[in-house]
Amino acid sequence: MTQQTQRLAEVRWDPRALDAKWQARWDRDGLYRWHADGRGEKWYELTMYPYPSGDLHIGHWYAYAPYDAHVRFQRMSGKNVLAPFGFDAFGLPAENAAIRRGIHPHTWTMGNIENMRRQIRSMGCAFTWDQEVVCCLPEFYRWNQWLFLQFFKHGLAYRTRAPAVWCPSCQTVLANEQVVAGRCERCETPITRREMDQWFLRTTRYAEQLLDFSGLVDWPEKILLMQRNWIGRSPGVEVAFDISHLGLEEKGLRVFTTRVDTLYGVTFMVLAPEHPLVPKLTSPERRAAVEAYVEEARRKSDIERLSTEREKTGEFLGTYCINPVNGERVQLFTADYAVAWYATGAVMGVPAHDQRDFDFAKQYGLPVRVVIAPPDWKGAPLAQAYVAEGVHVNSGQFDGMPNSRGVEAMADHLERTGKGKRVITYRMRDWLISRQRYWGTPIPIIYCEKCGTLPVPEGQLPVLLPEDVEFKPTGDSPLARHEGFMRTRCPQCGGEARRESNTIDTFVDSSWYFLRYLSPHDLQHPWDPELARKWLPVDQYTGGAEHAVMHLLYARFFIKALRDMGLVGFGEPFLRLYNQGVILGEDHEKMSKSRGNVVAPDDYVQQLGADVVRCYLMFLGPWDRGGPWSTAGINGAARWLNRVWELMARDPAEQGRDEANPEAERALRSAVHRTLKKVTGDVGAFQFNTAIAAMMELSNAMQDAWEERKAGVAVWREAQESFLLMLAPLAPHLAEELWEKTGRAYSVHQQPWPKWDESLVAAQTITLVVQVNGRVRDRLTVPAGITEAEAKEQAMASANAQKHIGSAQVRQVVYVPGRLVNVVVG
RNA sequence: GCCGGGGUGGCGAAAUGGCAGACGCGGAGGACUUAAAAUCCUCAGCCCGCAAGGGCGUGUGGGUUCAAAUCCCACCCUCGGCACCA
Repeated sequence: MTQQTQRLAEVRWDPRALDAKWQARWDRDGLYRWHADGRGEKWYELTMYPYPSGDLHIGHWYAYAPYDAHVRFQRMSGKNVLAPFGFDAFGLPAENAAIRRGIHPHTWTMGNIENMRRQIRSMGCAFTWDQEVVCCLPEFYRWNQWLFLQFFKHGLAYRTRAPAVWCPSCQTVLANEQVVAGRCERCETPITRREMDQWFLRTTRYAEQLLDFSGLVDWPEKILLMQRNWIGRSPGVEVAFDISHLGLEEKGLRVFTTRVDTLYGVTFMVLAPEHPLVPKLTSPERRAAVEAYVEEARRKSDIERLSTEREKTGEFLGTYCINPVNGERVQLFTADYAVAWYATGAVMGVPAHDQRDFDFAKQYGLPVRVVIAPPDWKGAPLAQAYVAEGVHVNSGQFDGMPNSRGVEAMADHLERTGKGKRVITYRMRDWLISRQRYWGTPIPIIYCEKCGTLPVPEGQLPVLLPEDVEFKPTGDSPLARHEGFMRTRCPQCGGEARRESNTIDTFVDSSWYFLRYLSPHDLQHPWDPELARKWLPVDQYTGGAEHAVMHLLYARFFIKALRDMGLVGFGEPFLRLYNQGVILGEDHEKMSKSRGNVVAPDDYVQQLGADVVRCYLMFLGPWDRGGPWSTAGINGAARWLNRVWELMARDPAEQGRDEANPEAERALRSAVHRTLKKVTGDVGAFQFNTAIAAMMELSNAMQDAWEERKAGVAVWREAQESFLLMLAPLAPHLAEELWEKTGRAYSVHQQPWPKWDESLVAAQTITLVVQVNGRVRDRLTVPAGITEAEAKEQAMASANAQKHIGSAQVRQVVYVPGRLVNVVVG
């Protein structure tokens, strides 16, 4: 309920007229058009394209305004910049709108794009609009299909039946990455599982390469860590437990363990309820109980199943397997604490050395056998699993060995005897890309009864989305009910065939959209190979950290795969990454409609102009941390720009004196050059808040200098000019207007970024701090070039320092050049 | 539970071994005004003091150092990620 309690300040210019004037002019003059062969080092600076939800949120402003300032700064710094923009235009909300309100997804999406394009233009961003990409247009998605076929050809796209993650609300399967804490990432509905035929991309083949971040120039450590955790590399040993006595086709039950050293401690075996061997290994007398258990597990949501608080449950299968190291019979159980999708889906139960197994063993009265002795262990039963280091006991030939060596020794032994092998297991799964929805790229596959699964011939692309479709949510793709779409001819035998009815996950679009920006309307190639050679990879990428293991991981996978297919010449899509933080509501809470704390940027832009909103967002705190919106805060930005407006428009001749005061002039120039240095470093490093603070200090200093009337016209001009150049990336409209008003040649945005003079950066006098025993007792103004001896002498002579030194013995005098003298007494 | 970021005035924050609180918001007082708004000036971490000055102060407790918001150890809170991963 944080209604706008604060009144908005008034700005001294007409914000709507000023914004419109310059936006039209820049547009007309093609100021931000991309010249692929233009002068200057190429610089591809990309911001994550938005989903066209219909309205520009303050979060979009927070993502794009600082990004734009950085882009403009790079341009002024002499780089040849590509800064494209587009729309992630396929996806569920469009289809949901169609279901709810009967608007066609295409109509809804394109209308939203038009509106958002207008809103984004109102920010005054220097995007290269000519390169715009809209994913839902056939000119884009035909290449999605083409790329899918390349993956298919290279064995990187495949179809299989698997218990896929299902969102009952979105009525589609999801990728593992789209599940957050057992819920759909998009609508927070608890997910279930469904056995379905699905298309996958073989991301796991690249697991090892995706863990190699050496090709990146500058990514946040946090994102690397999240990707590392997601991939979840785990080296261990796969061991086969003999089941040949059961007379099945399968002779062994494979388990994966990272603790092969505990192999002698196995007292039971657990199979996930969905494990394919569960039915085969169940004895007739146990069948009813086991089937009931499996059925119950199937019904439970992942949230219920994965709760670690739950008591362990399971069912005895009535059969046994044989431990390969000691020949013991081991009881087989199914229990839902084993998950089917990880490793082999079966776990060896070592209750003495794994807490989960311990809990299960307690529950079912299974034996606990210690094989790694805790220090000073006398054979007493354990109260909980012992997971630390120790020495092997009850482990045959390995007794007496420290278990750290036992891990290697047993792995060697198993490999020698052919009963096991070292393997690396990954947590990451292959990427499930088929969706049972309409508003996406149709998967270009044809099913022929005679010829099987066939790719649509490239010459027949694109497979267009039919327009006349019924959008009822049924759990299957609306395309499946469109006979005109489904019915086709087999490209091989010419007989009747059916099309694939699923569409492609929109994260495929974003895995390569940055390549399409180079030549968005090219009908011959997905991207222009010449331009790609020159312009890729992306030099700087900015966007939210929420895409750490989805978009960013998929895109890295995609590019590595394209590289291996010979389609691109680089292996990492984004060299540098910067994640902006999240803008919160005025109440410091996450913005949401239900909290009523959502800030609508349009209102502020209308009243205060784009530049005020931009500057405030950059000033409110470090960009990567985000922070709460403040109406009072934005008034501060408006007031500052008001002062700037008035100060910069002044005619230096009005106050400039004929005989200027050299010291005052030097002080003003020094302030200007110090600010140039600071702002150059800060804006380059995305530290906009401190850059603006430094500019506020400079404008304050200039105001003081004006009142003192000691600086000459030339110095004053230099100060004004430098200020406006620094202001240009931050407040582009205002800077341009003032640049014009002060008689300078259009455009401020085409000026070179100003350089500072290092000799002017250094101050002439410094404040020397005098400490006694680390406490500040005096401050002296001394020449910057003061010698150590002089500094110490003056410090000792300070009356207040003397008072604290008194008659005590001076033990040490620490001198920090240019900063302080610390007299240590006592 | 594990991993990572963060904790500094009334608020957003700055300072990454050397003057804590730059810059801004909010606040108080003053100028201008018939008045208000806007604008400008002054004050402003807390405590004692008329002042000069002094004491205390960067989540908590300890440590290293001439000197710690900053480095080290332990803990608390908070935000994010992962979580029965064998």
